[in-house]
This record gives sequence, C-alpha cells and structure tokens, in this order.
Amino acid sequence: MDTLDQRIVSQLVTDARASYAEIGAVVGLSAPAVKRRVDKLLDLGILRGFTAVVDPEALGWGTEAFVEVHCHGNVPTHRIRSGLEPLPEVVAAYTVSGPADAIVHLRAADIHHLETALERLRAVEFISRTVSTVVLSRLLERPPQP
Amino acid sequence: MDTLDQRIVSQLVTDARASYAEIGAVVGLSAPAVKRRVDKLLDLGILRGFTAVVDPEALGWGTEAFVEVHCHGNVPTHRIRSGLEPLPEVVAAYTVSGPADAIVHLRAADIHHLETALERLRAVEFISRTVSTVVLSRLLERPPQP
DNA sequence: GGTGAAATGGCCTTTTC
DNA sequence: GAAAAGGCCATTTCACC
Repeated sequence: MDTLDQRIVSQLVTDARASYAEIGAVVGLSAPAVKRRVDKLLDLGILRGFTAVVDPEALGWGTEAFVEVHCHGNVPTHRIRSGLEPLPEVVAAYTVSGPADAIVHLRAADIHHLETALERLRAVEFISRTVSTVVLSRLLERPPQP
Repeated sequence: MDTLDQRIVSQLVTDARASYAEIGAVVGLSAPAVKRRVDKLLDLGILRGFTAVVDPEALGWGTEAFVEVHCHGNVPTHRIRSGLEPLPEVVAAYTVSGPADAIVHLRAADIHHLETALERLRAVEFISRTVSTVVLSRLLERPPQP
C-alpha cells in the first residue's frame, strides 16, 4: 500500500469503470501493472468491490431516517448485526458511544414504508426502544478523500 | 425507467466493472443495447457514476462519528450545505426533523483527527451547538436493494 | 508484444403510436 | 409514416497471457 496504490484507489473511487490504461496514464504506470495492483488490493480487502452510485429518489427510495437503537441489557455486537441484517431497509448500522447502543440508517420508499420498517425494527427481540430522526434533505454525500 | 433498466442498475450496483456483454447476458440484451441504456441512465441522473468500495481502515480513516448540528435561528438549507462542503472529513450531511437541524457524518484518521474536525465544524459561523456520537464498530453498510 | 475480447459507432429491422 | 429501441457488424481500443 504505497503512494501509487493510493492514487489508483483514488482514481477508482472517482470512476470505477475507468480502463486500466486510463488509470495508468494518470498514475504513470502501464495498464498491466495497474491491473496487478488492483487485483492485489482486491485480494487484501482494501478494495471491497465496485458499485454504481444511484439516485435513491429515482429508484423509489425517497425517504430515510436515522434511528438510535437501545437494547435490553448487554447485547453482543454480532447479535445486533445478525438481528438487523434481515431488514432490507437497513442500509447501514453502527454501534456507538453515548446513551444509545446503535445507530441504524434506514431507507424506505415513503413515510408509510418507513413506518413499516420501523415497526419491524422495533420487533427485533433485543431492541427495547428506538428514537427516530427523519431526513428532510440530503445535503452532501461523498466518498472519503484519501 | 422500465424493468430492464432496473435490472441493469441492479447489476451495476453489484459489480460496476462488469462488461456490457456480461450485463446483457443476465438481463437478456446485447452489449450495445446495454450501453445505450446505461448512457441514458447516466444522462437522466438516475445513475450518478461508478465508484470503488474501499475499506476505510485501510486508507487511514478508522474513526467516524455522527454529529447532531444545531444552528443559530433559521439557516437556509443551501447555506448549511455550503458551510459543510469545505470540510473534507464530512462524508455525508442531512437536514432532519426533531430537535437538531442537521446530522453530519464525519470520518477521520483517529480520535485526534476527529477532534480537530469537530473543532472546525463547530467553528462554522451558523452552528451554535453540536452533539457527537462516536462510532465504535461498523455493523453493516450496503447499497439499497431495488 | 501478440492474441482474443470488449467498447463504440453506423446501419438496418422491428414494433408501436 | 415516424419515432424509439434492439440486433448485427466493423473498427478501434483494451485486457490478459
């Protein structure tokens, strides 16, 4: 993981469909050399994969919320994870410091769908209480700069 | 935006570097037809682009936090956006319902870097108060399923 | 560096309004 | 009949050994 790798990753974050030759032209490497490094980075898990950035509105996921989750007593991290994993509306989840045990990022088609998702979230056995914050508008969403 | 488009988008979310021929084989279209649709989806803004999914730890962004931002009086959305945009540690920001005005997702190298980022965030003129929640572990992070 | 495959543009056909 | 969308083909570029 040297400077060259970082620049390759940076290029791929900007445009994951760039050809190896294009990336090579930017970082000063031949196309095969770039491919070898990308393969290595995928192998090491530094690169997890490549995905399309989709406008959530356009796909009918217009409503989202952040939910503070409070659990009954001490629930191990992996149990929280496996409890949340089956809910398709959960796009991200984190265990956190502070009064809440976890923060769950929900994405739903509309308010009704969000309500349904929240009900199913609250039905997860170890969850005692939830505090929801509905997103009014997305101000900013971007990949972290290396 | 028909079923075919949705399936193409779904394929690209799964693997943004798949060839048009591979996508076409799955959805039942020729490679040029897939490309024409992808170009159209990019043009319409339904597809925003293609990015690499990077392990944040590996790139030295191991620490993150969610910050509730409270503003002085009524601050228009676009001012909040332009106030947060210059901070590189801000990976996402949303205006929200409830007591807070916005939720800011911060990503930093370590606790010290996070502290610096928080100080710079609190220095934004219209921000009166912040409530930080530090992420202990990432449980789940995935693209929304169409 | 050579071979095989992918991307891309042109052109024609088909379907639908 | 005109417009929209897909298939096929040819050329250039790229990926992989």
